[in-house]
Amino acid sequence: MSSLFDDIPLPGLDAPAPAAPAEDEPPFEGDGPAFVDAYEGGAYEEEIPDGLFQSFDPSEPVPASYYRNGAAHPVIDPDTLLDGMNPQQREAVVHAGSPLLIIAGAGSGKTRVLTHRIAHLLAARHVQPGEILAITFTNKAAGEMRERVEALVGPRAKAMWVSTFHSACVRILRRESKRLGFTSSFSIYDAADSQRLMALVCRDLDLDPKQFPPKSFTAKVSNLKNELIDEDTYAAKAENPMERKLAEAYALYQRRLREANALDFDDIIMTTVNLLQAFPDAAEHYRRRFRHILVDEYQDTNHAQYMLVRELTGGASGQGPKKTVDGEFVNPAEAQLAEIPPAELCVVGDADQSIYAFRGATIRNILDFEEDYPSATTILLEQNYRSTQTILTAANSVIERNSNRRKKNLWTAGAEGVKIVSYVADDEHGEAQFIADEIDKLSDKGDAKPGDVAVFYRTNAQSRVFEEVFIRVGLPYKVVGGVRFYERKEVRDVLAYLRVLANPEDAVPLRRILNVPKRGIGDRAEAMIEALASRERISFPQALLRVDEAYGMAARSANAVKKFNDLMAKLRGVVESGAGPAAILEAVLEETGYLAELQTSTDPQDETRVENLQELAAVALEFEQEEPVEGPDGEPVTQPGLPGFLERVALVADSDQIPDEDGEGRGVITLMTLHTAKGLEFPVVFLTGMEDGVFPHMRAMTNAKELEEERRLAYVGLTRARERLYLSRAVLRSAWGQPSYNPASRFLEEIPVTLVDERRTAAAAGPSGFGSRAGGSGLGGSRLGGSSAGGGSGFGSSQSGRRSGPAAGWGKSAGRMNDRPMVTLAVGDRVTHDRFGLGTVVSVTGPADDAKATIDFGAEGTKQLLLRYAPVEKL
DNA sequence: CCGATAGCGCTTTTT
DNA sequence: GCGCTATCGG
Repeated sequence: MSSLFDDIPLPGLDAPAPAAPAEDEPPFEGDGPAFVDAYEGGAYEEEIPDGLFQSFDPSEPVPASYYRNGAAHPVIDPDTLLDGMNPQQREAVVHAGSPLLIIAGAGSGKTRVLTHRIAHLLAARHVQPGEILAITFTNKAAGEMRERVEALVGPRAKAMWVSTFHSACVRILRRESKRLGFTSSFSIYDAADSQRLMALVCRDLDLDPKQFPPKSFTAKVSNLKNELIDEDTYAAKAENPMERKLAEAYALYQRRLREANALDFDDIIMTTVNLLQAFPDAAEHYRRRFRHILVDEYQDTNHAQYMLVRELTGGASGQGPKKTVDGEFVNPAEAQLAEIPPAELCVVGDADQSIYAFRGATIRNILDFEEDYPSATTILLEQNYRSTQTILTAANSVIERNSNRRKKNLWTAGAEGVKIVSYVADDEHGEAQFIADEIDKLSDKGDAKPGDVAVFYRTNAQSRVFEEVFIRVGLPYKVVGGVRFYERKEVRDVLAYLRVLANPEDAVPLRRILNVPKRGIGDRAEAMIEALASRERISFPQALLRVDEAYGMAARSANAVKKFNDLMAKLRGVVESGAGPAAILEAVLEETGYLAELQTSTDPQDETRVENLQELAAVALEFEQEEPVEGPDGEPVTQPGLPGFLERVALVADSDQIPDEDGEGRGVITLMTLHTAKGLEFPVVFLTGMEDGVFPHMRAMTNAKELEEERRLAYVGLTRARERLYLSRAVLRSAWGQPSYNPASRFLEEIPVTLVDERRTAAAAGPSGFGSRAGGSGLGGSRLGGSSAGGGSGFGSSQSGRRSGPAAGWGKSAGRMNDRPMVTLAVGDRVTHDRFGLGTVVSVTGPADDAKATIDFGAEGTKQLLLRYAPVEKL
């Protein structure tokens, strides 16, 4: 495929398309799995739709000889599953009898190991597919895994649960909903819904939004749920006023959810754990069923997910149910549980790639696995099948700076590869321009096509410049992430209608659509309904139906509400007539006038809105026409109809996909954040904005833990590159409308200079040699100040750099010639101020001789200081 | 009630 | 520099 590799033979590089599933793996060597005639899975003989086998991932070719007489059930020789694997991978595939931790470095063939392990369980250990539960974090990962397992073992794979944490739990909860006090058609609130509900709750509690911001309450409640702390437990230990208010809000929030027959994302996990703990017979059911549990990306699990895995597995060995001192079971029903041996657990992860601590993921889960499961075996996968040794060495030396880390050394049997290219631009436009030029060059030389290239950045806001420049020079690109399809206003509006139809008691979407499109039901009318609801102790949706009793409501408003009620009744009629999701959606678009409003609008944006709604309608139709898939026990994997559609939509909140390699096409450049990049790989990677304050992000720099997470993010970014890696930064960058000078990212210094080809250094960039950092032995452009050879971008009337000693901070920044020497500060520097005392520099902005610094003086507060005058001294 | 405008604040975000 | 929210005037 990529001509990039013509002179650098690496194993595994003829693997899939650039944006293909992350862990690329060595191709099958030998003839692929052969078949033996010992297939025993007769229980799963089902008819196979025509063409089923044509849709498999081409990266794992399934030779025609795979099937006996073209029959649908491949039977695998266990040994051939191990072909082409290294010793550690083999061990991971065949290991049996105790909990297994696979530490899989980036690009070490993790997915291959997982899928082959599953196939091996079936082929060699007589495990039934229905006994397998494989959990991932994303639908995409689940889909890929299922597909690849199916390619290995055939349709038997359908009986396995291969799903995300959330869909697995929803499936359990639907089945058990009755004993938990809600109906099986419960709604699922996404982050935006939760936020909305919390805002309502805070308003009801008369909380001052300045003092008790609903946003932070939402986040805190989410954290509590991730820690499995329910509202009562929290209320019992709330101490200060803030905590007590939070406890109140949490309780009311939960009450409202329950009234709305809804669960939020975090509830889905927490409630499942509660279920398994509270109902031993439910736990027994799942423990008997799932004898093999595999968890991907274990480093990203939070406490609730950790406990879920533990409950499903049956705990670590020796961790039985509670007993009294006499050895009697506290709960007799639990006696049954004790008889079930724990399931075999296999978790895969890489602590160095844990980048979601901010969402509650705790690296502890993977670090302490061996203590949690004392009989555990650990296997380390260090051989990399993705990148050149140069790239791996760079990644290794960066991640090594993290403390408390299990040592790991990625290596490849492949080539050294070309050097990493570094580039220092004057500003962010220059950076984007360089990247565009470089892609052009690679393209002309035939070294890479746009589809091979990815541009990574720390924050979404950084994508704009690249878009501007790429549009100007005519490079095809696609931005991944940002505002997602299901987060778009029009999509959410229309889905809100569907949700109300599916669950009339769900107040959050109901209030959303009450006046959308505009129909004369304003805040005042809404408040009246709310008052009625609390007066009569009924829910908001019920109050709405009794508008006539709303005291003091203007006749006009009341009429509007009645018309709305009629509208909803009519739509409900459509639902009751047995129409499918697509037809219901169409009725909503028509009857509400939503579509008409968009179509008659002159706003050009509304055109794309209409397209998005058409897209949504297409999704609904597709869902409707899907064949129902049934699990082995006859329960449907997805429920049909409107509730099923809504569940799908709630749990698959990402339809923006990474661009596919479209046949012979040259593909498009992929732009995305570093977080989104996790799990992907590209022949050519540009890591941009390599500046302290940008990456690592300003907010993460003062905290050692967060800084380590940023470093892991850097590690993730570096290891996405197969062949060519570029690191770029801008001396001057405008953020939030304000220009600011940023020093080189500390991560740059952590890469050995010998690996780097410095295409343009700080000395050549910007006004007079900005950017070398203290101790800059790395590639941070450690040349001396020097004249602005590259022609600085012409501000600051560029004096030559008067560097203040070896630790130059953000380079020169002496004020005008005659001014007293101005202190040069870098983010993170410690300073003293004549009046405020000790402080830490949070940020530095503004043009060279007019620079402002934000300094955190602790108890004295955070001050903005004009450095020209400020009586500060660097320590 | 609705549209316009001022003001604030602002990483990352698998579900 | 932008997008969401709160507030005001019509």
